[in-house]
Amino acid sequence: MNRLPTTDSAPSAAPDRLLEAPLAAEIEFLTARARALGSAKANALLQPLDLRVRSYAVLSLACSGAAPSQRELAEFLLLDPGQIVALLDGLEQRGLVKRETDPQDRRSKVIRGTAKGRSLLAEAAVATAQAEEQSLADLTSAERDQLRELLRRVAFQGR
Amino acid sequence: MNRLPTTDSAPSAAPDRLLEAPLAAEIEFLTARARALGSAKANALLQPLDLRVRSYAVLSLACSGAAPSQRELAEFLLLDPGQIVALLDGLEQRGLVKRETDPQDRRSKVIRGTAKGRSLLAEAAVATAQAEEQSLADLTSAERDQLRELLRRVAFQGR
DNA sequence: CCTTACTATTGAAAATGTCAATAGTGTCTT
DNA sequence: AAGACACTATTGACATTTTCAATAGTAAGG
Repeated sequence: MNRLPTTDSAPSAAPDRLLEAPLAAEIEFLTARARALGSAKANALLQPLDLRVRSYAVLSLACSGAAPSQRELAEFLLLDPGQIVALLDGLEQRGLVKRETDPQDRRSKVIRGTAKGRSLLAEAAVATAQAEEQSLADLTSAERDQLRELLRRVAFQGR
Repeated sequence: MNRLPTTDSAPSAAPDRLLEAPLAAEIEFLTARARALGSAKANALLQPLDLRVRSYAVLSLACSGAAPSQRELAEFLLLDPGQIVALLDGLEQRGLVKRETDPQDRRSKVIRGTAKGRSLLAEAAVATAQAEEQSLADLTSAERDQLRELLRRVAFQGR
């Protein structure tokens, strides 16, 4: 397993060389990479439940008691309203959420999780917690809180 | 602008209600949202240069002096090798990078930025710095360093 | 009533992500 | 040296995600 270069000084340790590149110091890039790793892991753990991070997020909000409208879901998740329609079509067909026309504003529909939806969400929450645990394995509890707070201020700038 | 409810207690302040939902405390979700906002902003500022965050990242690594192979690019950016091919096809056609067969391993190709590529990268770096500045406007310099370091440890777990 | 704005919905197009197969090259074993 | 096996870039197919424009129904204001 000897990897020491015999002749010159250049380290051949392959991939870590790029960690010195300026890109590796850009928060935008690090965020994208962290997210790619995280959602890949979460998707893998959610697969047995036939959910993805997307549908999990919608289900979670639907079951939160906040009873959001579709427009609110779109805004909060930064998704196109049309994507919300598609996601809800899937969840509603499986009996996990229901759409109710808002009596206050008949244009709007209020989304609520069903009992079945809440039941599945409980399982899904375990899966995502596991995924988060794996993704953040190197961070202490205090560091996770720090990270959460910093990200919250970036993700919800102005609120 | 009076929004006070006349009859009951429920606050109608529309979108912030969802901030109380459990999902809003999940680091995975916050990361995804921060990244969506950030790359949207970056893409907008890169558009005049005919770049996107994707091609910018490749160009940046190509011009870093690290002379990465395509496999290394794929691994570092968490992209499929095929996506790297497509990105490089575009950049190479514009004369921004060049592929050189690695004499040490003729399977592999080493990617380097051209003078033109470095010149465009200089402009692009300004754009992305602006985007980052806007995205992180609420954070102090010390907080940005904290965030960068925490994200680095999540994004490069084990290194 | 009429204009204007908003909500959910649909459909199309672009970008991104995932996967399998292949030709050329390196490496290791025998 | 030959053959088996692994790795690199490339291609093509396909699913998912993203972005955008158009529409029907509803609300709100003059």
